[in-house]
Amino acid sequence: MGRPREFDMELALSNAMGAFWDHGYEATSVSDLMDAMNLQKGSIYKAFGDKHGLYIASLKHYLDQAYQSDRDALEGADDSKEAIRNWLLNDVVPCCKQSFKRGCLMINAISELSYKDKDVEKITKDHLKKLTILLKDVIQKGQVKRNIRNDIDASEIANLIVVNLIGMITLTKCNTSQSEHKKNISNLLTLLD
Amino acid sequence: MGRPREFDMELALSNAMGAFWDHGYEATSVSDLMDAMNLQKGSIYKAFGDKHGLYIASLKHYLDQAYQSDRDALEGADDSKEAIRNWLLNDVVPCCKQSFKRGCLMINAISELSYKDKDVEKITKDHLKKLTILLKDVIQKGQVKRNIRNDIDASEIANLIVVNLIGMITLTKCNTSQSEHKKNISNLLTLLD
DNA sequence: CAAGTTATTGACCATTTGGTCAATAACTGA
DNA sequence: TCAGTTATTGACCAAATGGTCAATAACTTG
Repeated sequence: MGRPREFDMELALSNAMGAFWDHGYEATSVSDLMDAMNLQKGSIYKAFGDKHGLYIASLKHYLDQAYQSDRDALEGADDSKEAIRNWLLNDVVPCCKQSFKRGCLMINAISELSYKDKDVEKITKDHLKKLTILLKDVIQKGQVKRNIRNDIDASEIANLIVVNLIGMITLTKCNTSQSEHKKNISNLLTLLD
Repeated sequence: MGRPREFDMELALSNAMGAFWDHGYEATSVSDLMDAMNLQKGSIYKAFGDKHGLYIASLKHYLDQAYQSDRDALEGADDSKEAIRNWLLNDVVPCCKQSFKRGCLMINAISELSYKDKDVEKITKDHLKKLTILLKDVIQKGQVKRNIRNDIDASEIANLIVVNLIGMITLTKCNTSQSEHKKNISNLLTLLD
């Protein structure tokens, strides 16, 4: 019923996500979004309400993809420590390689918005919780196999790893070297022996 | 010679710093700055050139203070590990307590600007380097006293700690609990035994 | 006091901001 | 074919943006 939407929702969202990822929330103007999404202003406002609504939709879109990829990397892993190592490397190394160091949209969202935007706070906290559980499960398996030290709770090791990941990806934005982060990851895992 | 400046430079800078700290670079308008600094637009532009110049000056102001406080906490410490613990706690806990979770101005600068602003990139990288050296020296002392494991280079442990600090303070912004971070710090230090 | 220099003030500016809306177009079901 | 519904377009808007500048004020030096 009614005139059908002409644009591809997923593509539009993906383009909006790219713009916010590159420049942050405040520094991305509605006209930047029109360019990125290849859409007229009215269409954007009709579909997403306002700039904030579009941001939230973009962030959710990002996190859906991220979670799937995290689960693929961590769930059902054979060698826990190697799974974590590869997962960390796959998250951090690409950030170093981008010519434009945009980092991670979720971490950018935390830094720029979560302290003053309840929606962003909730979304990012929820995602972090889910991610931590994913990690906790792999770590627990590693502990059972005596592959990871078990004098510290699995969920606390998971927290430590998340904190490290956030720190590394943040550092990525001031052009820190890939090799530095690789060293860091390997050291972190050594600490877990 | 010429008409003397009427306002206190340090106070003005401190007020500008507070505004940028609270809202970030983009989200702080020049009129916000006028309010915070209690200065007319013209005076600000005469003294600092433009908004960017003022931001850079504020960031430097912040880092000067930060470095002094870091040095006080770490240099000449007796018990390396306890010095690091207290230094971490003193950095992270206050961030949890603020009702307005503004985090750390330098980390905010890295996240919002360093990837597209060469000045900010240089300033933040330089500061991180200095901080890492400070840490490396304390760690080295701890290693000599067999207080800290020495199978990993002191400077790499220093990197790890910096990464952790950045991660924790970033997380602070989405309202993570103080106790979580305290646990995290204590776990991190356990890993260094 | 006069000349030179610098600081303060606030009016002013073009541009951009996020957002609205009436007109029109494209579809569905009766 | 007509009524109802929803999407697209782009002109339009008030408000805010970062920034400039001429007038004036406050100081120093000769």
